[in-house]
Amino acid sequence: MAGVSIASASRVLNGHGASVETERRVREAAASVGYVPNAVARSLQAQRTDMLALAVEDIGNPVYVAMMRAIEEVAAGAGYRLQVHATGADVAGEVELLDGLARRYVDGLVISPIRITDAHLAALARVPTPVVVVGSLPDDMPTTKPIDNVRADSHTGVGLAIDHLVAGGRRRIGFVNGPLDTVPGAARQAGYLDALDAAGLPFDPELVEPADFHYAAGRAATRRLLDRAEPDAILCANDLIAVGALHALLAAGKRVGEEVALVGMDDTDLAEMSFPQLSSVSLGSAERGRLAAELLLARLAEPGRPAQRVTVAPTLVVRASSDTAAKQENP
Amino acid sequence: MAGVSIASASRVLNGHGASVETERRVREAAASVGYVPNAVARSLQAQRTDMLALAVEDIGNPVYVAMMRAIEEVAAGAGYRLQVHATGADVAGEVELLDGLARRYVDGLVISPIRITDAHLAALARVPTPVVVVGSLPDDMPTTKPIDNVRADSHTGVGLAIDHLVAGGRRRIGFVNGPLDTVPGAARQAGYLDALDAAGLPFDPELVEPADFHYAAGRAATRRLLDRAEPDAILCANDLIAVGALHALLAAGKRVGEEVALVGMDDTDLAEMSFPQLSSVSLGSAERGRLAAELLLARLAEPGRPAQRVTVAPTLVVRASSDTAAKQENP
DNA sequence: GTGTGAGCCGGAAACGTTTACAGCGCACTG
DNA sequence: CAGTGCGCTGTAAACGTTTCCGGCTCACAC
Repeated sequence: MAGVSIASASRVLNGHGASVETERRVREAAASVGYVPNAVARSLQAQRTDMLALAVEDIGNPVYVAMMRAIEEVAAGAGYRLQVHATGADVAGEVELLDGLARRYVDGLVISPIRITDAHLAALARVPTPVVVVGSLPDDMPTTKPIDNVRADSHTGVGLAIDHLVAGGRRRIGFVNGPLDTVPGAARQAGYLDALDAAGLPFDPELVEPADFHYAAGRAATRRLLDRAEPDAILCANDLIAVGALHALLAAGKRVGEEVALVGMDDTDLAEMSFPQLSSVSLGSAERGRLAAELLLARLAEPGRPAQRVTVAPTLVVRASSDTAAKQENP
Repeated sequence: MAGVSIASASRVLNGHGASVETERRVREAAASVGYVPNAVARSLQAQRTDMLALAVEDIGNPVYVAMMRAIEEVAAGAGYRLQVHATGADVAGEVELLDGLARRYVDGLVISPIRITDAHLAALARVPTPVVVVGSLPDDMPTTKPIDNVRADSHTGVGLAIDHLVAGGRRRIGFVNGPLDTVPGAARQAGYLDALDAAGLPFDPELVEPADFHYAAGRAATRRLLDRAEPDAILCANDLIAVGALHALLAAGKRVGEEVALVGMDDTDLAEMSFPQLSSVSLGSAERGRLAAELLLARLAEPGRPAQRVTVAPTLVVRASSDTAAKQENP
C-alpha cells in the first residue's frame, strides 16, 4: 500500500469521491502492483454474487439450449453471470438444489422442472432467494412467497396444429406424445383430446403412442404406430420425436407432407434443418427464457413486488412437412 | 446460538471432532433455527469457489453444447459448479474475461477461442488461475506458466474423409470451409490440400467455397459451388454447413449419397437426425470437453504439474450420405 | 473572529466462515 | 503422586472488501 488508508483506496476504486492527489496515488499503486479487487470478498460484504443459475433436466436438449442462450444474454447484459445445472429430472436433486440456494452462492434461479411434485412446492415455499419457474405452477400456490412463473401454452399450441391439419383435409391424426406424467406431456395430451373434440373428430386410441422426448423413442414409437394404424397425419410432442417420426415415415416409404403430414413442437433449429422441413408449433422457448430472466432481474430489483405469471402464446410455423397447399399445387 | 462457541459449531458442522454432547446441542440449535452455512463466506476463507467456467463463442452451437454437457458432468461429479460465458468470438471480450479471472470468482476456466491472437497469448501468460484451452495453442508457448491444451486433429480428420470419398470412387471433391482466419478453418484447409495431394488428386480452386460455420451460409455457399462446378462429393467443415449443403443439393435435385456424396464434421446429433443420415468426421467434442475438465481438476489438485497437451484422434462415422457400398448394392 | 458546512480522510466494524493456538480437565503411566 | 499426553474447548486472527462515523481542514458568511 502506498501512502493512504484502505478506505480511501476503496473509495477511489469505486469512484466515491476522493481528492485528485489521493486518486493519483491509489491508481498508481494499484497499477504498479497489479491490484485486482477480489470478487468473493466483495460479494460477502455486498450480500450479492451477481450470479444467476439455470436448472434444467438436460442442458443439451435444444429447447433448453434456446432458453439458456436467451437467459445468458439478458443476464450478461445486466452484469450477471450464469451458472448451469443439469438435473437429470431427478426430483431429490432438484429439491436439494432449491434448498442449496440458502447457501447464497447465487442471487436467483430459473428452474424448469419437467415434473412438479409436492416436494418441489414445499422446497419453493422455503426458498430464501428469488426463483422463477418455467413450466406450469398450480393455481393455488401459497401467496406468502411470491414465485414468478412463465408458462408455455401447450394446450393451445396443440390446437393450432390440429386445426391446421384438419384444414388441410387430414382426418386420422396420430399423436406421439412424451410421458404422460410430465407437465408438458399431460398438457399436450389434454390439448390433443380437446382439439379433436372441437374439430368433431373421434378419438381413436390406436392413433396415440407414448414415447420419451427423444429421437430414438420417437422413431420407435412411430414405427409401432404405423404397424397398427394408417394415420394421414402425425403430431409429435416435440421436434426430437418428430425427427424420429420423420425417419420412420421415410423408412416406411411414406411421402411426408403428402401421404402423411407431420408436425412437431418447440420449433427448434432442427425443424428448419430437417428435410423435408418440419412444420412445428413454436412454444417460444427463447422468449420464455428471456422473460424468465427479466422477471428474475425485476424481482432482484424489487423483492416485494407481487408474483407474476406470464404465459407466452404459441404460434404455428408451417413448413413442407405439412404444407398441403404446396402439395396440391405440386402433386 | 445455543451454549457453545462459534468455533465448536463450525467443527461439528464440518465433522472435525467434538464431544457427543456438544454435537447434539449444535445440531439441535442449527436445525431449530434453520441454519445453513454461507457459501460466499466459506469461499472467502477457503480461497476457492468450487466453481469452474466455460467460455465459448456460442453456447447454442451443437459442438459446444456437447462440450459443455461433458464438462458440466465431470465438474458436478467433482463437486464443482459450472458457469458459462458466450463470448461471441469477440477478442476484446475474451481477453477481458481472462483478465477478469484475477477477481477470483471461479477456480478455473475452460476456454475455446475460435481465433487465438497475440492478445490471447499475452492474457494467458498473466492469468493467475488455471486455464485450459480447447483448440490449438502455438508450439512455442512460454513455459513459465503451464497452460493445458486439448486439441482436435482436424487435419487428420479431413484426411479420413477424403480417403473415404476417394475409396468410394469420388474424384471431384468439393470443400465448403469456414472462415480461413479461424483456428479450425485454417487447419481444415491445410488438411484438404494435403489429403488431395496424398491421394494424387489435383487441387481445383473452383471446388472450394468459403462460408461461415452456419446452416444458412453453408446452404448459400453450396449453391454457389453447384452453379459453377460439378463435384461428385462435398466435404463440409462442420455439420451445420453440411446440413445446409444437404438442402442445397436436394433442392438442386441431386441424389445425395449417389450422385454426390456428402460428409460433414463434428458428428453432432444433427448428423444422425438428418435425412439421408450424414456421414461425419467426429472430432470428439464431448471427449475434448471431458478431457479439458479433467485436466483442469488435475491442475487444481496439483498446481505445479507440467503443462499437458493432449489431442483426441478423429474418427469417421459413415452413414448414408456417403455410403458408396450401399449405393452399389441398391442402385 | 467565530460559527457553519462541505469535502476529504482514517479508524474500525461488519459480512460469515475456518483454523492456529493455548488452556483446561482427565486418564494413564511410572 | 507427579508427569505426560490426549481430547475437547474457546479466543482471536484471518480471508478482502465496503461503509459508517467521527475528526480534520478549509472556505465562506456573518
